[in-house]
Amino acid sequence: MPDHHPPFGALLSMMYRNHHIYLNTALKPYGLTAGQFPALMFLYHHPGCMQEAITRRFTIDKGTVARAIQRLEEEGYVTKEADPENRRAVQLNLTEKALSVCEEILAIESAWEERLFSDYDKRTRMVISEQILSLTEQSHRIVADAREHDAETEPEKSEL
Amino acid sequence: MPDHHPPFGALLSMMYRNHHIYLNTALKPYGLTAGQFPALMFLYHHPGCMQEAITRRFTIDKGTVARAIQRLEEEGYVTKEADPENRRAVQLNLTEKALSVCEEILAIESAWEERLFSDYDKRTRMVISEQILSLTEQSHRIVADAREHDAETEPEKSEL
DNA sequence: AGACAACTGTTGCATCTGCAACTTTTAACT
DNA sequence: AGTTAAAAGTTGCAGATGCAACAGTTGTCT
Repeated sequence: MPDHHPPFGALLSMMYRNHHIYLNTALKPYGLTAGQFPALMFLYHHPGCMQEAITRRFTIDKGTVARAIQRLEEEGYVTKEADPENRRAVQLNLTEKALSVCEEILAIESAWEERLFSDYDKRTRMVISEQILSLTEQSHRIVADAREHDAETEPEKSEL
Repeated sequence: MPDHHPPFGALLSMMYRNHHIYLNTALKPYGLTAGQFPALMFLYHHPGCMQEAITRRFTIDKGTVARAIQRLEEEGYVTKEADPENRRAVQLNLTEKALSVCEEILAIESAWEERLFSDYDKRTRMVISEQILSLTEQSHRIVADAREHDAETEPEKSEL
């Protein structure tokens, strides 16, 4: 059996998909999906923020965020209110319905981490988390560089 | 600033998405996408295999694999041939076109890993990879358990 | 042989995601 | 002020993914 591990990127995508599946099944009773989860969690800790904050925090495309918020609003978990200071922006807030279940939903994510790291002691857990954080930041840089490089390579506004 | 790191699951999804973006931009010149990448790599190392092998290896849904292979076939990277031994199965093989670019494409993924881990020495790299592998396996178990639990909870074939 | 289960793929449907184009509003600069 | 650039969101489009239902093939068991 020659071919060892899958490469890092493959492991990453497997774990990501597993997490996704886990969240979807655990959130189904709430009428929520994995895509709405990060926004919900962020709003719990940052009430009144705008969508752009979520975009920035999770480096998710703003279009994706817009639609996640739409769904959350439709489901009655979030309210959108025009920001009087900045009429481009929207102030997002959780509804009572959301607040009443947020703790349970946080527990879902905690349970995931708890079980994922159950083989490791607290110290190792910290080390791994730090490394993953640092790798994630590095992955941001790689993408940013690639975009810059792209911009350099084809600066022509041609193709009309 | 109270809120520390994003949770592990969030980091995971960020890194996953960054990898995805990286692959998509790097593969665009070949007319390939990130979704086709794992299948292509697997076929390079396992010519003649069937789709189920890819499904098993990456724990990807078989429908997803079917469509990735379809696209690869349409683009002329893969041939499908009925397996005479097992008429349910298909033997997948790379075309000349695929073989002529596979090394370059492998290099794309290597470059990603190289840059991602550029801050770490070889030993640390190994340790991290091992840990990620082990966490990935654990994530499989969690999902498997959740599914079993689901099956227990609602065994009734009701709802007609 | 005949019935039933398991295996291999395919397809419809829904969601997640990114990209690009567009609108509206605000900021900046001459 | 007037033009231009940037910010915040929305939407169309395409691809990735999972799930469930389905079809055809093979295996098993009586």
